[in-house]
Amino acid sequence: MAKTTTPQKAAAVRQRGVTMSDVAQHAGVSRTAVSFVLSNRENASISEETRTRINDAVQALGYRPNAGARALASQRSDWYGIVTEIVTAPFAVDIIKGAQDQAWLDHRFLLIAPSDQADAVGPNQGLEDAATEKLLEQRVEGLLYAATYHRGVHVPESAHEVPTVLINCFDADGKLPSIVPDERAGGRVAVDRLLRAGHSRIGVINLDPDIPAAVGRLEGAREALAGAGLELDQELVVSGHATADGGYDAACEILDRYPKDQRPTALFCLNDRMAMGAYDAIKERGLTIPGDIAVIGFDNQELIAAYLRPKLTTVALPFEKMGALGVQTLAALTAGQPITADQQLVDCPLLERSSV
Amino acid sequence: MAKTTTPQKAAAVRQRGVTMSDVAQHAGVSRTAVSFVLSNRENASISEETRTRINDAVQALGYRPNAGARALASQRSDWYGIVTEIVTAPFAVDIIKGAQDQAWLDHRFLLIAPSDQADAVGPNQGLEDAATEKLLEQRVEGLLYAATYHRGVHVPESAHEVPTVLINCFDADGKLPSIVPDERAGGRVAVDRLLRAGHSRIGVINLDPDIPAAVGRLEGAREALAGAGLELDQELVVSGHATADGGYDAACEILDRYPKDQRPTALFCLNDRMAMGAYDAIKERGLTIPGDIAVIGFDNQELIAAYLRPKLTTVALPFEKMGALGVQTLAALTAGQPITADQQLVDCPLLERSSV
DNA sequence: GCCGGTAAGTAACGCGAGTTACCTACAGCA
DNA sequence: TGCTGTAGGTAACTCGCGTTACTTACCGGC
Repeated sequence: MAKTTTPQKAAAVRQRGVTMSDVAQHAGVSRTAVSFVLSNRENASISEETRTRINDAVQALGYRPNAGARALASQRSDWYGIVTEIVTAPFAVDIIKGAQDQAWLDHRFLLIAPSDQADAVGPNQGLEDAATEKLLEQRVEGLLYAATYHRGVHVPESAHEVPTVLINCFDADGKLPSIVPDERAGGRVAVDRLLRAGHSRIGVINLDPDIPAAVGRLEGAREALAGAGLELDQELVVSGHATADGGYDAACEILDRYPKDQRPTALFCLNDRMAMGAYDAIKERGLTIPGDIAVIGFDNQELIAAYLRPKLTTVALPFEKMGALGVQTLAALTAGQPITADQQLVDCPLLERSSV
Repeated sequence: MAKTTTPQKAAAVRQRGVTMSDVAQHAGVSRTAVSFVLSNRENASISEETRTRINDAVQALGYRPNAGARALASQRSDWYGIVTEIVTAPFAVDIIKGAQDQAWLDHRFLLIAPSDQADAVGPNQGLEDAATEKLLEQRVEGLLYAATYHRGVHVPESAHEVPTVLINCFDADGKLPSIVPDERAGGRVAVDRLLRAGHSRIGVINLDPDIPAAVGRLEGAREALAGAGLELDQELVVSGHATADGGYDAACEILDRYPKDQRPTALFCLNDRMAMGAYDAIKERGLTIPGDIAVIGFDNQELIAAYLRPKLTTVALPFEKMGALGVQTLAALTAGQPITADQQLVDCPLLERSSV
């Protein structure tokens, strides 16, 4: 650390731009030799002595490779691009984290480009196109598209020029590979947990019934109940707006509808925000969680789930893992693996806290 | 849109890499002419006719400039780099959004590099150094450092090679310009709001008293009280862990300590998570918000503030604005403005909701 | 004493653009 | 007729680096 601040380096730094030629000159060798040493070429014959001389020169001058020039010469570019609305609506930020960490491990750089529109379907794809175009100008080797919530999307035409993977969304045209949460298994896990706790009369606070998350999770719930010889009582499924208020309203409806002995003893809330509202409805009625009513959520929105009192047991959306998997898939594709449109499902793990 | 999918383009797309030379050939001119037209050179004399011929060729071939080559030749790079722990701990994600939007407006690309350590002070700066180094390899024209919470940091040596601006943190060595929230004004605004609502006995749920946020906000509270001829009663200031549980404990302490008629009628919670806990404490005691006790928070963590019931009135940290301002400041610096170490304070606006 | 082989290294070309210096044709003018 | 100026362009160099083809020196074997 201290050594790197030698006078030579400081001087070099000041002049902005030490090149390989400078290093070569300093070491008294050709630029080619420097290139060979720095790229660790295997079948290059460079004596151990000149090798160290070159490395010393690199240190002394504070040489830093020029990524752009390297990309230009080698026709390859260490870069992946990700276009996403997540930065705008940071619900699924962990996708970016997972992708970036994985990219970092692979010595690749993730260029993050914003796509401002929540609804990518429709003609108004200006920004998304622009972002994709920008990334292609940087000559990214592959593209990722990430959405804040699980849905079908249309990607710009030009995305087909390089390997492309969709994360937390899928290609509405059915041509590109995608990584999505296994909503169905998640729903099963949630209801299984409630069943294991001895509940058999379970209320469900549903999302907009048409979105993939709702369809999958509910289907999973049905399967879990069937596994226990039970059936999903449609009367106990109440849809609401995907907010705390929506959850509150739905919970009130379920809780007030039945006499005490027929009231469900557990609520499966299809997202944590609705669970947050359900908490209020339950507490308002003088009921305790999980004593009188158990609650299980979905999504694992840390800020909510970990801070509610009691802390919310929930099923986590595997954002980080999906991000990492996206990059891995992309790496396989850029390495030459044929592009297929298959969808990888990622498990949604149960997070036990205190509400069941 | 439809027109861009002409057969020519499709063919060109397939072969991956239309260059200026291709365009020149297609238009029957020299590559230089193409370059002149594309860069809109003012004192280049190109007839209107060839100009359109060239533009047509660009369209027909689907030419896309190579950003790397351009950067190499022009010795300038449209890129800024931001190194941040925000991706890891997405509290202040809006900083990235603000910075990215602003960069986009300026036709610049923001390279986001992760810095994994929450505590940048200390010797263990491996990742941060690596991130900075990576960004400099990309030949970014300027660097931004963004922290999740307001504090002093040490940036790597090499950051001094290009213009650098700190966002939501400041240079512990006092050499770099920074953009931070005006905590003091924020504290003043919060307490002013309570005073305006008629409260004079105000409890304060404090953070770790040593961090800049706590110091500033508390100082602001003091000033607001002084403005009303009141003094801050140190007894009413209780510090706690910066979580919902911490807020709960602190609120309990304040609420239970006094007989009903001496109890504070309002709580100023120095962050929203603690306010969330305070809500529970208040409700548990059968008190209403804001009827019996008004609550005001700080930070405006949407997920909490907007979903608590009643919705939390709070003072917002201007993350997005700080991000944008950071990029603007950087633009000024790279344009040649001299680098000074001054700190720009950004206002923290009051967000009225329903808890006061 | 000559040949072949390897170790150690270098010259030179190309990647895709920006940029400078130059060149040509023609018009206008004395 | 000859000179100059300008509009309209082009050849050639450069950026920093990867890569291929080639050179040189030396060693061992027959």
